[in-house]
Amino acid sequence: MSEQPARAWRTVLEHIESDLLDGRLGPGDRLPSERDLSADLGVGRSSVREALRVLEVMGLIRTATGSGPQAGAIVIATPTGGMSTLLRLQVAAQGFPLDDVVQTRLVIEDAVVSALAARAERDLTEAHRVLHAMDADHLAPAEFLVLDAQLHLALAESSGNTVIAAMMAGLRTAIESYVLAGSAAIDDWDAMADRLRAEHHAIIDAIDGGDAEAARALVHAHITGYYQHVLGR
Amino acid sequence: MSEQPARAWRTVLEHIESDLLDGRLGPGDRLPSERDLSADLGVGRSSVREALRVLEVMGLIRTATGSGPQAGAIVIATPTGGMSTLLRLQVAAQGFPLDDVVQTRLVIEDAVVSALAARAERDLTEAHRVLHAMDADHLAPAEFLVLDAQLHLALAESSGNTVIAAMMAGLRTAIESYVLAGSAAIDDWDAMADRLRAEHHAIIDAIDGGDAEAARALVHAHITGYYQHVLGR
DNA sequence: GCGATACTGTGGTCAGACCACAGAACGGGG
DNA sequence: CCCCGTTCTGTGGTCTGACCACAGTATCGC
Repeated sequence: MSEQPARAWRTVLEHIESDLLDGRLGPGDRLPSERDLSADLGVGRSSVREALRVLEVMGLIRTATGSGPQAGAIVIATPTGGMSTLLRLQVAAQGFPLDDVVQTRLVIEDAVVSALAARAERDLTEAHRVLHAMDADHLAPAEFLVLDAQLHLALAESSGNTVIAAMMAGLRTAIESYVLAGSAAIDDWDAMADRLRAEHHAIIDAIDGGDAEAARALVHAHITGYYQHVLGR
Repeated sequence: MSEQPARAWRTVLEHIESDLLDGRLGPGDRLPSERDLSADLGVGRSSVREALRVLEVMGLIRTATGSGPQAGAIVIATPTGGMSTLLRLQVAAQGFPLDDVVQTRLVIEDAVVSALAARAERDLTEAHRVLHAMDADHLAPAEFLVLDAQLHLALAESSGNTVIAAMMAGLRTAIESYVLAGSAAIDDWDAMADRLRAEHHAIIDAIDGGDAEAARALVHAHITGYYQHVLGR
């Protein structure tokens, strides 16, 4: 059976995963204490902690010190954080070329806006709110880019698909530092900001108007154009 | 500044990430030994290990016991494993609804096949190889589904986008157990297998023929139809 | 009845020990 | 001189025990 040496922390991870799959654990539930898990599974507490650390970084649990119902490790299942960390680290380690990340963002963003435009009902209040906030004058690049990220993320979230939203957030995070660095090299930032504002408005207008193909083309050009400028391709 | 207590393992993680970003570490490089990292950063070895465990599960490093150049923690940056683990765990913890995963797979797969079809040059030898292997008769559902996964993954990989390929692999892994469980409920498996084979051939033919829109529609129907049947929606 | 105190259980961290492992260094026999 | 077996060294993997800070709970004294 090519039996693996079965590293201790992996048995802990698998045990918790099976508890999750079989419904013995779910969002809001509390895991046994590290010491209990250690005793129950016959492994050292340090091995339990390594497994819990993985789950924490992946966004599956949250840990808190102290006592009471809020202390300990609690299942939360917030996917965004884990996805962001994973993509950011992979880009840093050159496992993901920057171009591939941008291309993937194009694919997802195209799908998001065209799906939104084609939908009968949609709630774009958050997107409109951010859109308005970006109209403020004299925003520094860093401030503007934060709002830009919020806008695109708001669109992804209003698609209602949590996986898409998490991936959008992760992809955006992965290239954040590069975008920020690239923005410093832009000569006339105010002109660039104006152009981005106009493109944003056009995209949202197309979505509101229900024109899926126009929205897709606009967002595609928006992202492509911006990264060509910033990443200098 | 709302200074965090700065958990020790996070210090290690950030230190390694900055080494990655600044190019002091890259694929193939070897990390300092756990004991050295512990001493250099002024944290306990267990904290170092928790950080390394995270990096290992995320697919950034590989660890090996023993001595010599191949031992220790080595940067590898293989994104597929981490993405699969993340998505699988999030689905298990109900952070990602199954429907959202399938929808996301639709988005990505649509983009993959239409991009492949629209491309002037493409290498589909691997896809054709798997396609031929699936023509064997009397394949058990489990065997067939393994090949099915390989086929779709081969298409994603031939797109040349590592992020897309990793996400495809991850999405497929996340729903693997559900697909397998659902296949057991299919009455006439041979008929289903024949239908899937025919659809696969049609998709590949459309790609080879350069008909992007047809390929997109075919793969969309292929996946939608199958999951409707298996997941019973 | 109420407020201050002590207790309990939690995660967070560290130090030290031992093991298995694989390469490197060393040594002896040919 | 070369080759092969032995020993050494450094690595990750694991466990144990200890201590801390923390937060809720129980207890005690008034």
